[in-house]
Amino acid sequence: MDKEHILLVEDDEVFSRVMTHALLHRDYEVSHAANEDEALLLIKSTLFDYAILDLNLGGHTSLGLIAPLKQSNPSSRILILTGYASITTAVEAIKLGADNYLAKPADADEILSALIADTDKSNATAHPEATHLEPMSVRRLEWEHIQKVLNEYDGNISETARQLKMHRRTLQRKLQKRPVAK
Amino acid sequence: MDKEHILLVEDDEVFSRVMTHALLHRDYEVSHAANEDEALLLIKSTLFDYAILDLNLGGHTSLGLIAPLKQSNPSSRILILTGYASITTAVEAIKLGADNYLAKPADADEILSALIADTDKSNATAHPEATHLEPMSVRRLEWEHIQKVLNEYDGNISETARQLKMHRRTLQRKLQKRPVAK
DNA sequence: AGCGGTAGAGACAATATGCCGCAGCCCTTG
DNA sequence: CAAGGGCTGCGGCATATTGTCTCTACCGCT
Repeated sequence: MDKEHILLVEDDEVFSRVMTHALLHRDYEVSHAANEDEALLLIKSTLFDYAILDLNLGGHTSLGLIAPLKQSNPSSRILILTGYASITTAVEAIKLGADNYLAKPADADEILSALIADTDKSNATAHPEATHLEPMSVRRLEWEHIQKVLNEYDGNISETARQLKMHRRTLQRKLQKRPVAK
Repeated sequence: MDKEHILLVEDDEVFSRVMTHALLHRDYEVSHAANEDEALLLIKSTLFDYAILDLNLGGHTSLGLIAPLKQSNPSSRILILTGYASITTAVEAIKLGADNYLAKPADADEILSALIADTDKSNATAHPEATHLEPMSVRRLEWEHIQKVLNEYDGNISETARQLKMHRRTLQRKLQKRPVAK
């Protein structure tokens, strides 16, 4: 049978490259778009089984892509991914038809399982346990997130600490420690 | 015309009393239930226009009430209210058919407007609102992640602690605290 | 009844964090 | 040039959070 086709809409260079490789490696076919217009073109020409949308693309959100995707293929599954997660946007995304919503940082396995998993617990029958992966530890998650934000602010520790709402001294101390193994 | 009828499902004595009064004062008819069974009885005998459900009722969640409510009156609007808000539970609630999701503390006006608010999708497209661009604090991220994993393991605290590689006692203590505002 | 898993909570030591202050460095600006 | 103003690294100390261990209790199963 054909490979399943995933649409990845993400404006972060590094992340989209890594993610694309991870998906290809898992034997999916991947199309990538860096903005809404590119995405719309792809949606017109191709039928996608899945879509991974970064919520904020430069100026606006990717929520406008949900309708076209569902229209093109009503059985496609859509995952909204964002580094700026909030309950409000999550609620909005789901109402608009997204199938799941995930906060970054998340690794490829998490993303994939959020995309594919049947999150509807009401019919929680015998689940094929094959997809049971272990979640990131809180330490690891914290480390990843700190690195990401730090990078976003060009290594400025003071600014990063403010954004993270933690004390600069605390961030400084955390950074002196080693990255967490797992 | 008749007063609109609201079902309030809430196990906190004080809060439900205050809320009931606030709603009555705004000229709604209010029925109150402190647990799932009471609520189901009321749903069988009455048609509700609105429902305000506290997510955590003692041991269980109130999500099981969504289906009966919608069945009884498909055009009713359902608001999920919780003191332990997280993206995971919000996504789940909306998928199950809730119309909105709100974190406590919230005053009567907030609750009411979340309940009756017109979630018109047309304004979602033009919606600039992308100004909410600050990364999550590490605390908030941690809370969200914990909720997600906990949900994945059906609320099993011991197992979640193991997966998260944190001490069960620590997780236990974290869960007793309130989620971080932002 | 006994076993194994889970949950809640007390107690106390080991760590981590918040919050001070200080000094050194680069900028920009008057 | 001197005076801010922001950033960094770090010492010290009070307070908060964890890790650990221990007990009790509540299932569900055999």
